[in-house]
Amino acid sequence: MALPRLTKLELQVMEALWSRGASSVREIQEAFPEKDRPAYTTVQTMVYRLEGKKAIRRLKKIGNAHIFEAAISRNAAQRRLIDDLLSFFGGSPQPVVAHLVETGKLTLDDVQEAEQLIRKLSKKEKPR
Amino acid sequence: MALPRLTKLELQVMEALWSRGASSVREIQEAFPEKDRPAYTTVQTMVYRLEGKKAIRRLKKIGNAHIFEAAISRNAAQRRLIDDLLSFFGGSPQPVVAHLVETGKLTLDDVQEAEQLIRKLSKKEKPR
DNA sequence: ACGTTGCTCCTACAAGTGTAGTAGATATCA
DNA sequence: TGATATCTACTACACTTGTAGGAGCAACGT
Repeated sequence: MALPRLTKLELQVMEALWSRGASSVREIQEAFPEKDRPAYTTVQTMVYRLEGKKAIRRLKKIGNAHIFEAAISRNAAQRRLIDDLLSFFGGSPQPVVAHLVETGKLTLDDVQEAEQLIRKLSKKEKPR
Repeated sequence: MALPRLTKLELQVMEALWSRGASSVREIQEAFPEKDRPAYTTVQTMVYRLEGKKAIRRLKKIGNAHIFEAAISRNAAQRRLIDDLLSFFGGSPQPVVAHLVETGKLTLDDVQEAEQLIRKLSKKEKPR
């Protein structure tokens, strides 16, 4: 299982690790918005499960507390998420983009920026 | 619950109804690729659950078989799917598009087509 | 009218997910 | 060093999702 499928809550835990770096369970818990913050042991369970999925690992121990760090990158996890979505559209991204455009979420500026990105990337890869 | 969250299998059942129109459980089941086709009762369970979620409804009865039809549109369901994904990116679509571009899934043509779509839509909406 | 086939409805169950309590080990502070 | 605060490890449990079996009724062909 190279890239495990992560659930919503698991992703929130990962997000805490990605943004604040290696942390204890307590720190991860406190990274949740005060409003609607799961119990300490709930976060702990997520951490254990993520460990089982090899998405995070124990880095060291400070006092009696374990410090965890992400073992998979935010980029990889996000790519997985997107690929899962695309599978619903037969793997084709156009319908997704079309939806974003139709619902006004993607503006002309956004698209033009994407275009620039494509041009830049193709320039970097072709010249060999 | 205006737009229920649909699972992978449920979406496949919906897809059958969207593409073939009102159908019986048997017809839905047979719409699955022969390879890896769930048991009749498995499909039936999904149909019942979708009914519970108000995503489909009984249209009529032919013989002793019920005929079901979709009660929510493919568009609405897909939009829901995309919105759920976006929520992981703070509601912003740019990271998603960037990912699609970076992994080569979105080509220059795709982007330019999206641009055309935006221009066409803005022409339709602005003139008032 | 009867058997065979097909459909409905109900029930079951394992894996995954969200949520959290408890017991016991460990630090820390006075 | 004893009390208090913290952590860990384990356990529990309800709900969701995928998967399907069984009992019984209905329809169709002969």
